Amino acid sequence: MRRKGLTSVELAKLAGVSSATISRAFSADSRIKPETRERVLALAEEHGFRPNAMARSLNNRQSRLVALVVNTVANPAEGEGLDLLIHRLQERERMPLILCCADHKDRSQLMRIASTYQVDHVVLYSDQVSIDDAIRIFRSATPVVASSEPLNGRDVSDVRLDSSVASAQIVEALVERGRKHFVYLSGRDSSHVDKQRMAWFAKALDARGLGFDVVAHGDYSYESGYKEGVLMLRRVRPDVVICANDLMAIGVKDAAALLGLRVPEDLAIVGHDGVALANWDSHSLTTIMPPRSAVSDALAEIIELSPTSDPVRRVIACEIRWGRSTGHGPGD
Amino acid sequence: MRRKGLTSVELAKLAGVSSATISRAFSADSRIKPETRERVLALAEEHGFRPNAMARSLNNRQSRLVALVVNTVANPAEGEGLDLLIHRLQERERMPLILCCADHKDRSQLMRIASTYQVDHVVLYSDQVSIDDAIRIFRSATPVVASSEPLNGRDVSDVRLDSSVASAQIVEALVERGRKHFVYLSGRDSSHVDKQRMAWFAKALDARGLGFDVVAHGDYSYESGYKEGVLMLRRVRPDVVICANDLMAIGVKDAAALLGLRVPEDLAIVGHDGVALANWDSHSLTTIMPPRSAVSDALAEIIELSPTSDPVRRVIACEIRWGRSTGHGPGD
DNA sequence: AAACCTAATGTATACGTTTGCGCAACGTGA
DNA sequence: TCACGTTGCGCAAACGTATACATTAGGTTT
Repeated sequence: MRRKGLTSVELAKLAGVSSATISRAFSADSRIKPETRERVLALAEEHGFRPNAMARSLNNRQSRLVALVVNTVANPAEGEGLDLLIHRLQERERMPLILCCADHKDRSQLMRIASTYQVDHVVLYSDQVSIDDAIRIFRSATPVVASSEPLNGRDVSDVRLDSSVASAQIVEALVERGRKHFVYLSGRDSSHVDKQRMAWFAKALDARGLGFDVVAHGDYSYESGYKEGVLMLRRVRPDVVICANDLMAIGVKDAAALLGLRVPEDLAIVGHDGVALANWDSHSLTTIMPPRSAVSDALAEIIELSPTSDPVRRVIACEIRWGRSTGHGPGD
Repeated sequence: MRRKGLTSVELAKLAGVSSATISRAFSADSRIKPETRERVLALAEEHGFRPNAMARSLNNRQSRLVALVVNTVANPAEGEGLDLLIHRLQERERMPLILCCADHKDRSQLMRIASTYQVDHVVLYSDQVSIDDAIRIFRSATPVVASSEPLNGRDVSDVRLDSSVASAQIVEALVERGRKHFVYLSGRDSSHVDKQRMAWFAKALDARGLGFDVVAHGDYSYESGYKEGVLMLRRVRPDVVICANDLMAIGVKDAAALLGLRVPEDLAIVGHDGVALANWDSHSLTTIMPPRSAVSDALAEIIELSPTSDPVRRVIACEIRWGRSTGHGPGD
C-alpha cells in the first residue's frame, strides 16, 4: 500500500502550529492571521499536503458530492446536458458521482451504494427511476428533479422544460404551408417527458381544429425510429411526423428516404432535444431544443442554495432550431 | 440539517451486540456466526441502516471510488465507451467520479480536488492530460492509462488499441478496387491517438508503394470535418479520405455532397471510433472500431487486480465496420 | 492602571467505522 | 482430566479532520 502524503497533524508539527490552524488555513472563512495562512499554505504546497475529504466530510457532514442519476452517458441528448452540468459543479468545487441506470438490473441497489457516500445532493436526470424511491434511499441528500416527472405536491426542487410555445409555433408554421396530416412517434411508454411533448403538440393542433394520431411507439433509439418509420409510412401517408426525440426523427428520415419519400416535400419531420448532430448538414432537422446552458445553470444554482433555502421550481421554455426537414423557418 | 439514519453503534445497541459485530455483519469475509449476521442484517434493513462510506474509507483506506478523467461526456466516442466502463464498475460496487477536462481552465486543480476523496484508481481516458501530472497528483491511487499516450517506460497499467491490421485491410480492399490517391484529415495536434492512427495507415500504404498526404487538420468535431473538407476538396481530388474520427468523416461526407461529389463513387471515406451513429443509414460510414466491450472489460479487470498485482499491459485490436462510404466490404 | 474587548491560536473531543487483541465458551484428542 | 485449537464476540484504539471552548496577547476605553 503506497503511502499517501502527510496528515494535518504532521504538517502542523512542521509548521510549528496546531492542526486546528492547518484546518483554518484551508477553510476560507476562518479567523486566522493572513500571514499564518500563507505560511501554512506554502508549506502545504511544498510538502504536497492536501486535506482528506473523507475525514473532513465525516466531521462536518458535508461531502460536496453530487449524485447524478442518469440513464446513460452514451446518448448525446443526456450527454450534452450532463457535460454542462458537470462543468458547473466542478467550477464550484463539487464532485459528480455518476449513476448510470439504463441497463442496470437493480437501480435501488445502485442508489443505496451511492448514498453511503453521504452525497449532499441528488440530481434526478433519469426518468427511469421513481422520485419517491430516490428520495427515500438518499434520505439526507437534497433532491433536485430534472426528469419532468410530475411532482404531485412533493416538496422538492425541480427544473423542467416547457415546449408548449415552441410546439404551437411549429404547428402554426406548418399548417400555414398547407400541412394537414400530423402524426406522432412516441418514445418509451413509461416516459413522462414523452407524454408532455405529445400533449403540447396535441393541444396546438387541437387549437387549429386538427387531429393527431399516435401512429407508433419507439424507444428513443435511431433504430426504433427507422423500423417504426418504415412500418408506419407503408401504412399511412402523413404530411408531418413529430418525433419524441431527435434520434428517432433521424431514423424516420432515413426510413422515408428508403421508401422514396422526399423530405420535406412529401414529409416534414420534427424532433425533440436539439442534439448537436441533428443540426449536421446531412440531417438538418427542425427540433425543439432546451436551452441547455440555462438548464444547467439553474440546476447548479439550486444545488448551491439548497438545503438552506426552500425548494425551488423553475420552468424553462424550449426554443426551436429550424432545419430543412420542415422546409423552412417561420419567416420564409 | 435533516437527520440521517442511525449509526452502527446505535444499531448495535438495538441488536444487543457491539458495533464491531455490526461491522462484521457487513463485511463478507468476517468471522461471525451466520445467524448473528442474518439477525443484524434484518435489523439493519428494518431500520434503514447503511454504513457510512466516509468513515469506512477513513479507517481502512479504501474508498472504492474510481476517478474517470475524460474530455467530455457529450461526445459519443467517449460516451459510448464510458457508459460500458461505468456499468462494469457499478457491477463491482465501485463508484465512478467523473472529471470532465475538455473546457476546464485548470485540470490540475480539478484532479487535486478529486484526489482529496482518496480515490483508489484513476482511469486516464482523456488524451488532454499528462500522465505524469495525473500520477503525481493522484499519488496513492493506482493509475490505468487508456488514452494511447506513449508510456515511455512508466510503471503503469495500460490498455491501448491497435488498428494496424484493420488499417491494412482497408487499404488493401480499396487499392484492389483501383483507389490510388489517399489523403488524411487529422485531429488535434496534441493527440497521440491521432498520430498512431495516421502512422498505421501510412505504413499500410507504404507497404503498397503508395503515398499519403495529410491535407488538413481538424479538431475532431463534425464542424471541423465539414469546413476542412470543403477547403480540401476544392484544392485536391483524392480517391479516399481517411479521417481521424467518425465525426469529422461525416463532416467530410457532407462537404462532398455540397460540392457535388458522390460517395463512394468519386470519394471513399473512412472514419475511426465506430460510434453508433456512423452506422446510421444516412451515413453508413466505414470505420475502424474498438471492441468497446472488451476494452471496458479489460479496464475493469485491471482495476480489480491492482494495486495488488504488477502493472498490466493490454493491446486490443480494432475491428472494421464496413459501410457504403467505401462502396463495399472486402468480399464483394 | 484597571477593566474589557478582539484577534489569533491551542486543546480536546467528536465524526462512524474497522480491526488487532483478548477473553470466554466449547469441543477434541490423549 | 488437562492442554489446546477454534469460534464468536467485545474492547478500545485508530483513521484525519473540524470545531466548541479555553487561552493568551495586545489594544482600547475609562
